[in-house]
Amino acid sequence: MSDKWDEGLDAAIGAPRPWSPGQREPYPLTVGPDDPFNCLNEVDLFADLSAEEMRAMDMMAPARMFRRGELVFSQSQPVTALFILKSGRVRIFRLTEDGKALTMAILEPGAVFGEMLLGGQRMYDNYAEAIEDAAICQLGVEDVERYLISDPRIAIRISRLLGEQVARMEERLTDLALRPLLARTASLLISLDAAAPSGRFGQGKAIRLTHEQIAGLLGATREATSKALADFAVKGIIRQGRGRITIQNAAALSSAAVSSGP
Amino acid sequence: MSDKWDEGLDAAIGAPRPWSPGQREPYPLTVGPDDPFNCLNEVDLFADLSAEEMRAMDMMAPARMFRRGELVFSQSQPVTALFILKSGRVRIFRLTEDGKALTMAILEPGAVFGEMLLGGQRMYDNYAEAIEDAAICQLGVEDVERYLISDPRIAIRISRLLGEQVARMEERLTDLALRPLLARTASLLISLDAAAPSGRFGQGKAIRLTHEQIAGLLGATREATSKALADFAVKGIIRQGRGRITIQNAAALSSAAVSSGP
DNA sequence: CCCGTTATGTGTCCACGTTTACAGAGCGGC
DNA sequence: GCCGCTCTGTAAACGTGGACACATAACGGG
Repeated sequence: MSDKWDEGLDAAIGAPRPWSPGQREPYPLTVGPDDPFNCLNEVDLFADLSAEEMRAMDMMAPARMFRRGELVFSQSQPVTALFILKSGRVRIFRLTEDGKALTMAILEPGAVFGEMLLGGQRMYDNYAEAIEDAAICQLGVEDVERYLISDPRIAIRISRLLGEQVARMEERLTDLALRPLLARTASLLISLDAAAPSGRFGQGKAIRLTHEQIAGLLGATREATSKALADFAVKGIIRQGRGRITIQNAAALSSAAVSSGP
Repeated sequence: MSDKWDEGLDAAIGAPRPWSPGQREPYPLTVGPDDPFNCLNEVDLFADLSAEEMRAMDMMAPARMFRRGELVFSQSQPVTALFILKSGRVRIFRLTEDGKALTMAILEPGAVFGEMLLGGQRMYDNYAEAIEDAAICQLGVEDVERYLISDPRIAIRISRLLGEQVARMEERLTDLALRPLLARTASLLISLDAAAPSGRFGQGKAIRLTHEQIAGLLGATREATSKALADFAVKGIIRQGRGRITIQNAAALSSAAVSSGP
């Protein structure tokens, strides 16, 4: 089993992981005190299900804790399941042969990921890493086939989700191809801000990502990203703190997202 | 209705269209002599349907001819339908404000495109242009909702198609972000070759695209693409003719697709 | 409070690819 | 067979962003 994928993995989780911040020291793992039977409540994929049905599905989805930095899946642990992120955040990314990485998405609680392709397809070359301690429910692929795909209500929602994902990726692709880093950074900040969970007390909304993580999403280096962000910061458009960014002037950001500069 | 989108459109179809080869002189349009009731035969989306059902669907999908260079849809002619490409080829692309374009896909006969998002979503910012004279069937969005989404057999196929598309786009995204042009070109040629229709008499398989069209797919300039292709040509890996490329040494191409060069 | 670890700020070089500007080559129409 | 248009080849100057190399600053645990 020590095949080519393991090489990639070894490189990926080796000491000087170039694609990710290093791991912290391990500390005891505890499954949270939360009710194990509420994985699906916040997941809009299952919004059409009755309370009864949801309980039944929940039964099949055991939760597991992942430590910060831990891989949820990879090539050596192939994805034969669908995951539901209960708490914490997960980063989906891909690697090239030479160890460089691009982040596909950073998932917030309630997200569903893994074997999205439904019916035979694989999520090739994708890795998932917990960037915070995370609780994740896991649904076996057989259950998925039996209960999700066959259910038209859920099938429709899956189509919709995938369709939205395609649209988002098309957007990202053109941005990456044709827009300068500054504009891309501005756009990304806007959508990250929209996706960010609002602060507990009304006004505390912030993007909780490091420059390195943002760079991973942009397909750029950490240095270039830092420079772009510093640029916005000195203009008062954003405000930076270690690992958190708050937007001060959304209008200026939007205009920075389009202006390519003559 | 002469809003901002029309500006983009005007720029897009103006005389010096930077994103596309110019149009040829118009010539008389004739709907082909083909049977109007065979749009769906080759479309695997409908593979599960009985002959009876397929005939019924066909009734709802009138065919139309598009001339080379003609736009199948755009912002000023919003997509409220699903299209089925019967003959000819279509290029799906996006524009940025400043008129630069990226090609999302070049579709061969049998492809389905348009309102893929099913249920409210729009195919934002996407344009479709016939790059050859094309016959295209068109299904109204109401029919799509009524007959396609509600049919579980088709819904599943849609999910699968979308899933595959997501996987392809993820691949493309990482390639664009992290791989040099030469490697990307090699990869693209390989997949184009796989997708290309084999010649009528066994051995005539060729990629029938101009450098400009390939550049559009790569997210690169025509010049840089030409250079990369010339590079492969002098090494005997490919063979070029005006608007057609044939692969001579597939193995060498594959290795060029991975070698990033130390 | 101190110290290791992790995140951020610069700064320099240079390669890849864009931009711009032309020149030749194949094909099609007249 | 000639002419025009579309494709392709080439080459210079430029610039964004990548690679590398440190310096500094904020955490956070002991």
